[in-house]
Amino acid sequence: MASIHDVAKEAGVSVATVSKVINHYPDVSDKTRKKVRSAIELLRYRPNAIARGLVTGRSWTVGVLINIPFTNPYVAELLEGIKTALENSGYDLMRLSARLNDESYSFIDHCESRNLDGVVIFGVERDHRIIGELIRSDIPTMFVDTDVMGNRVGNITSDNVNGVHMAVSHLYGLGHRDIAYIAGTLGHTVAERRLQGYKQGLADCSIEYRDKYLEVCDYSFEGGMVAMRKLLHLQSPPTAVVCTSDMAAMGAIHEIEAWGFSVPGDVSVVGFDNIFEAKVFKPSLTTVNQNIHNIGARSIEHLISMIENPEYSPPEIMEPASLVIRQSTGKVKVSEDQSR
Amino acid sequence: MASIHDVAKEAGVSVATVSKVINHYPDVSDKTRKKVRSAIELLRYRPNAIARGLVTGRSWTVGVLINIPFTNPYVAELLEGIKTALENSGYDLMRLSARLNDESYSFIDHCESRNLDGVVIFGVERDHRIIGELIRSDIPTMFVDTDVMGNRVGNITSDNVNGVHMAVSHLYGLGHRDIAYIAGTLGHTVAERRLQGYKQGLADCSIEYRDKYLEVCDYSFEGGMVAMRKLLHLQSPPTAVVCTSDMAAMGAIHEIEAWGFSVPGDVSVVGFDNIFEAKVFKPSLTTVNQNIHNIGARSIEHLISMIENPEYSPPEIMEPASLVIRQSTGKVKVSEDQSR
DNA sequence: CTGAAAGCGCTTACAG
DNA sequence: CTGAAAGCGCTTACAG
Repeated sequence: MASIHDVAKEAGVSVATVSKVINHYPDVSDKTRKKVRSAIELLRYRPNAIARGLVTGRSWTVGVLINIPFTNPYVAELLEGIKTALENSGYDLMRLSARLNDESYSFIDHCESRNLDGVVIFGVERDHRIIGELIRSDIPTMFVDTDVMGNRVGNITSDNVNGVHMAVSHLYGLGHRDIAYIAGTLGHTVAERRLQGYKQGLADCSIEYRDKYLEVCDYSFEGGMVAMRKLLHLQSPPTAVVCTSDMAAMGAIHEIEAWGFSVPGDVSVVGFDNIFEAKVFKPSLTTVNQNIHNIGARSIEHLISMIENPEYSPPEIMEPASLVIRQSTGKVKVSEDQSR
Repeated sequence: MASIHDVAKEAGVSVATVSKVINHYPDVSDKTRKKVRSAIELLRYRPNAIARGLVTGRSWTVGVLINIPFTNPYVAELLEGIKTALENSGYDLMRLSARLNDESYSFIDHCESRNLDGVVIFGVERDHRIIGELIRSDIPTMFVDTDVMGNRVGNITSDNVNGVHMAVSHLYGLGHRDIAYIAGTLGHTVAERRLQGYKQGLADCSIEYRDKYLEVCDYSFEGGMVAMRKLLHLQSPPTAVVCTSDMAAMGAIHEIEAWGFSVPGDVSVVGFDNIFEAKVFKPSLTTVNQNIHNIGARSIEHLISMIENPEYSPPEIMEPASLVIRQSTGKVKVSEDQSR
C-alpha cells in the first residue's frame, strides 16, 4: 500500500504537510490541500493505523475480556450491544486471549502492548488480581456486572437486588412460602447481589431463610438441572424456585418434568435475564428482564467518553430490572397434608 | 512502560542485543543473555506489539468479519470455536466494524491499515464486491460457508447438500410426500446448496418439485413463523417441512401450534444446525447436525497455517453433516380424504 | 503556510 | 558475540 512518502512525492510536498491535511489541520493553503487530496485519491492512500498509533499512543481499538463462553445467550447479547455502539465510532473491537490462570501473565501488559485505548471486562471474579491491576492502571475500563470503581474505572449492571426481590414477592403473592433459590457461582458481584435480593425478599415476606433452599450453579442449563435435582431430593421440596439465569431455569424445569412433576402445577420457576429463549421455551418463563443489549451499548458509550475526555468521571450505572410474568409460575398447590 | 532502551541501559548492552535475546537469537553469549533477562525481569519489560508489528509487518492479530448478529446461536458457537483455537496461539482476535454498504469503504484498506495477519469472513453475500477484493489481495483469508477459493483464500463449510438430502429422505421414509422447504436468503452459498439438497432429495424420492412449497426466510424464529404461515395458507398445505435453520424450525413449529395443529401429529418439521436449543425445545427438534464449533476452530487453524507458511495451499473443507432424529418428525397422518 | 528533523519502540542487515 | 545505523509509517514541535 502507498505510504505517506509516496503521497508527498506525488503531490510535491513534504510528508509533514500530507500529515496535516490528513489530520485536518487548518494551516494548509487550499491549493496545497487540493494537490494532496488528489494524490491521496490517485494512490488510494490510507494512513497506517499501526504507525499512527505508535506515535499518538491511540490505537482506536477497545479491548474486551469476556471470561464466559460466547454461546451463553447473555454474552452474545452483550456483545451485540457492544458491537452496535462501536459501529461508526471509528473504533474496532479486540477480544483478548487472556491467560488468566497463568501467574506470569499480566493483563495490563497485554493491553499496553496492544496500545488499547480502553477495555470492557465481564465475568472475572471479584477478587482476581487483574481487577486490582486495572484499578491502579490508567487504562479506561468499564466493568459489566462487577462493582468496581476507580480513577479511570466505571461499571454498569442491572438492579440485581430488586430483580430477585420482585421474583420472590411475585411468588409470595401466589401463595408460595417454600421458595428456593438457585444462585450463580458466588464470588461474582451479580451472584452476591441476587442472593441478597432473595434474602431481602424473604425477609420482607416474613419468610425465614433456610440454607437447604439455597443451591449454587454455573448459570447453565446443566447447572440448573443438577441444582434442581438436589432440591427435589429434599424431605420437603420447595413449591417454587427462583433461578439466577434463564438457562438454569430451563434446566430446572427440565429436571422437574423428568421427575414427573409439572411446571407450574407442582413447582413454579422464575428465571433471570429474559433471553430470547425464555419466550419460546415451554412453559414460557416468568423471568426478570435485563436490558442486556443496552448494557453492552452503554458500557461502550461511557468507555469512549472516558477515552476521549480524561476529565470524564467514570460512571456507576444501575439499569432497572423488571419482572415479566409468563407461564412458569402459578398459584401454589394446596397440598393434601397441611404439614406447614 | 519500560522500553527496549531502558532494558538496554539497565543491562549495559545495546538495544540490538536486547532484541536478540527477546527473539531467541542463538548468537548471544550466556552471560549477556542473563544480564538482559534480569533487566527485563527487573523492569517488567514487555515488547510493544505495535512497534514490533510496524517493522515486521506481523500484528499477531486475525480479523473477523461477521455480518450476522452475535445473538444468532450459530454465530455464537462459531465464535466460540474460533476463540478456542486462538487460545495460546499468541494471536488476538479483532472484530472489524466494516461499513459494507458504504461505497467508499474498502475492507482491504481496513485490514492493511490494521496490519491484520489474516481474516475469517462469514455471512457476506456471494457477490459482494469485497469478496473479489479479498481474492485479489494477498491477505490470508478463510471463508466460512461461502465457496470462494483463491491464491490465499480457502473456505470451510458443512456438507449442506447432503444434510438437507438426508432430511428429505427421512421424511420420505415416514411416508411424507408433500414436503415443503423453508430456505435461507438466496444469494448466500449455504442457502443455494441446501436448496439444491432439497431438490435432489425430492428427485431421488421421485417427488415432483413444486414452487409453492418453497419459502424463503432470514434464518430467524420470526422468519420461520412468517414462512410457515404462508405454507399453511396453501390450498393443500405440506405434511412436512424442512427448515434452513433450527431457529426457523422453532418459529415454524410455533406457528403450526398457533393454528391449532400439532407437531409432529399434523406436520413434521426438520431443522438445520443442531444448536443447543434444538434439544431443549418442545418438541425437541429432528435436525441436521453441523459441527459448528469445529468449523470455527478449524478455520483458524488453517488460517494460521496460511499466515505462517506462504506455501501452504488454501484448503477447501467440507465437514460431514448428520441427521439427528428427535421428536419433531413422525409418520405422515393418513388423511380422511385421500385426495392425493 | 511549509518543511527538516526528531522520535514513537521496535528489528534487521551489516561491520567489526 | 556485539553494536551502530537505517528504517517501518507516521506525528509533532520548531524554525523559517
